Amino acid sequence: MGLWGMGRQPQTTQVAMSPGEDGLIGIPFPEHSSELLSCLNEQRRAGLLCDLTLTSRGARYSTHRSVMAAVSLYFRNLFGAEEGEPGDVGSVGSGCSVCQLDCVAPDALDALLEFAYTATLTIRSSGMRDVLKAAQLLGIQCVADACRDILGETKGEGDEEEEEEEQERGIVVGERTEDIVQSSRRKRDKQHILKSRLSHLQPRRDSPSSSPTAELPRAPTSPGYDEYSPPGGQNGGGQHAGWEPGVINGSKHWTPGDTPLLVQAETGLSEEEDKMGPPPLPERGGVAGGGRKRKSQTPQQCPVCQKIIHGAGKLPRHMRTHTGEKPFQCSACGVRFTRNDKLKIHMRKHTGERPYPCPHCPARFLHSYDLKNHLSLHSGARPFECPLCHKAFVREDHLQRHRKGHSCLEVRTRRPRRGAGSVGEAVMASSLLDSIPLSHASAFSRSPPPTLGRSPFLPDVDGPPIPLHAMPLLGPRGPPYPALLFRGVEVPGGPIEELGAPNATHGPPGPQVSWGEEEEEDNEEEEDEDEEE
DNA sequence: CTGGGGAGGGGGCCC
DNA sequence: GGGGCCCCCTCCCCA
Repeated sequence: MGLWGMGRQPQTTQVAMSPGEDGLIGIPFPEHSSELLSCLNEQRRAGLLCDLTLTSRGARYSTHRSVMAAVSLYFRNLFGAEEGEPGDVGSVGSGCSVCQLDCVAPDALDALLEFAYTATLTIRSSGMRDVLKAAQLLGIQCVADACRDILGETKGEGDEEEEEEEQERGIVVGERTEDIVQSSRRKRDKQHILKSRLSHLQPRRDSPSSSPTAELPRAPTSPGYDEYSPPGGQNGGGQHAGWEPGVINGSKHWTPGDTPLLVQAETGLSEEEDKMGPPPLPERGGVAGGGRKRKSQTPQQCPVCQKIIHGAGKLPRHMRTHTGEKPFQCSACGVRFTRNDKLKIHMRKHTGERPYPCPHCPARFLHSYDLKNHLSLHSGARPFECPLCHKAFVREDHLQRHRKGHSCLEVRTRRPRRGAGSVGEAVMASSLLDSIPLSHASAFSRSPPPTLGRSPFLPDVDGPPIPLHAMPLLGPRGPPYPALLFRGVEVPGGPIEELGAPNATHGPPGPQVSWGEEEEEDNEEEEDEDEEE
């Protein structure tokens, strides 16, 4: 949704126009998200629409709850719990709340606020540790990670996977940032990624009620702070704070000494890191073996869901799944799509084009996959068999639905045929894995399935008073939350210390697929032996 | 409960 | 490297 009064000139070259003459067109505004952040920062500095005041040892900072909730797990959980109980405290959306954060150094808090609104962390190396501590307390993991990188600190036990993640995620620090400067194109992408992350992390809510506050008290900043601020002031002239070349160039001469550092927020992979290590294993086991040949394209990691996206140019496409941006609109019915090829397929509905005819009957299909499924009907092949009740299905997803639907409990009376060379044998390998009963799955200690596919944030079902459901979804880290004194918004359900419960430290799924296949194979082998006996 | 269509999303290939 | 095109998988919905 672009704001006409806010966005710049739309990228008319990327306008997706459908064949229709008078149809609606979707005009993307790539700069919208960055300008939105810039505008928010201007509002913060002017004290406009600020509905949250942070205090630290006498210093006061006006800010926006939605922005803080977008960048900080602490505030997200805090406000999430708060809004989950309407009628709780009258502060909800009704005025300016005050959060006292005396355990966070004022300089660090100021730096984190700047980061929240500019995507750039400007700190002195001497204050690095304070910022690290503050970022940990407030659950701003990317900042904490970057600080750890700079400080050369290693994490605690069992964090190896996290460090690997960091390497893949490519937090750009120090000289490595110059790689970004060299490529304005990549920079735009990274900018888009970060803004997308913000727009993703921030639930779609109505704007907070207007609550003008007094002039924003300038935080006590370290000497040299302004010197390294973007020229012309933050966001001056509608520029994109934190990503302008001037900002980057201002940090060219970084040294480990007591000079301010500019730490770019989470970005994509740097080119150097692109070369680090082999690309991650495919999610499904069937591909690596004998399916399509995997081209060694540069994998990129989504800064939002941490998913590895294979293929050059695929990350922007993936990011639209988080931002909800649908630039491609059907001229006939107005339905919007995130991808041009999906719109193209959709248009077949209106044109009547069904490019996949069945050679055996008059049936024609919109998708090649539908034809493939349809051909199974003619052949009579039902390659997808329930391992428990042995009911066979034409389609794999129907088998999955069968397994999920009524939790097939029928006794296994017949062993599935092995090596029958049925249609989709290779697919069966993966479907067998998916068909492992829950009891087996638990016995195998399979990692929990990725839950970031469609809804990044799980609904608050039956959790503790302060929702921690989103924590494992936001990465394997669960920052400890101290007893931060918060006035104006009362956290229902008890003290905030409960936030510190590290209830989730899920690692990446790992080689679960091959594991499961081996288990299944082993079971089959055992059964073979039993049968022979 | 099942078959089928549509849509969303990821990956490979190619330009 | 970005983007188009295609294939594939998965999920949702409907009859």
